[in-house]
Amino acid sequence: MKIENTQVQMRKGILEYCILHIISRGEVYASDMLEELTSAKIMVVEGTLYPLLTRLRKAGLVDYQWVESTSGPPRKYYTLTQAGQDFLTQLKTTWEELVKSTNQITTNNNGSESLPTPVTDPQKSSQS
Amino acid sequence: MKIENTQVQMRKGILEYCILHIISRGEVYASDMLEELTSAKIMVVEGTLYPLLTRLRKAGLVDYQWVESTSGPPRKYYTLTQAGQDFLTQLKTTWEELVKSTNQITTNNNGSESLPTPVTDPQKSSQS
DNA sequence: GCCAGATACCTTGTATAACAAAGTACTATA
DNA sequence: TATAGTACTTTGTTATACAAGGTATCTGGC
Repeated sequence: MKIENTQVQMRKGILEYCILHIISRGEVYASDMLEELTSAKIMVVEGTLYPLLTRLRKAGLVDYQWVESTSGPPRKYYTLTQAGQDFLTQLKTTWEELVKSTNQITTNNNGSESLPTPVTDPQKSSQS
Repeated sequence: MKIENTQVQMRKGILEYCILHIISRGEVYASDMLEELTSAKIMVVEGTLYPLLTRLRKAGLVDYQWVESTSGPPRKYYTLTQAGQDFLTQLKTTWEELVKSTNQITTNNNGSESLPTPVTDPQKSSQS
């Protein structure tokens, strides 16, 4: 079990949340998003981002318009739909609760209270 | 696109982290873990937990011993191996950085600084 | 006009993991 | 010896990240 797999898993759900948030702040195209995510140390590559944007659009959460560029091919500038804004609001709640739940688990260092842990079961001389 | 999918994605990587943490605090068996995760409002079901525990064991991160119960069939009590402790330490760092990165993205509300957003490209009268 | 390089977007195949649902095995009790 | 409860297991489905390779557009040098 490579730790990278788990790290990827951790990133997974967060990615969608972050991307919707970035789009919510103003029109951006894919390279803008990649740049912002990279500068926040969230690793993403094109092969992940483009299919994700396609999924979001098919789901009606984002929309885009082609805009010509002065330095290359045209770009897809994305915006959030109303459904996308609602979705983002829900995701915000989900994320915050998840952080809270995780903190609850990982800062709980007792465990002697409700955990019986009868390691060797001394009550019965368990011989066959 | 159902929001449940995204919520599941968010849970994914965190689950492994939480379970390793629970095991690190003392010997527990599957139902103990389910109970603790549920009380922290992290939804998990048997069909997720058992395969995950099997994966962790195959990877050498956890170990278990059968312990007889006075009220039913024997139970597998899990412990963390040294590799598991090291892994948990790394996951802690990964998780904390991810929370930080996500906060950086989702609390950044300007966007007018480094985002050009030339929505309609006024520089060229782009007529064919 | 033509070609090389850069930019931007897209597609295919593979691997991983959560989950639902159904199944197996062991124990106690009536 | 049934029945119910507890604990662990397995199979099939679906979703998604990612690597790698592909297509299309634009600019600038010749």
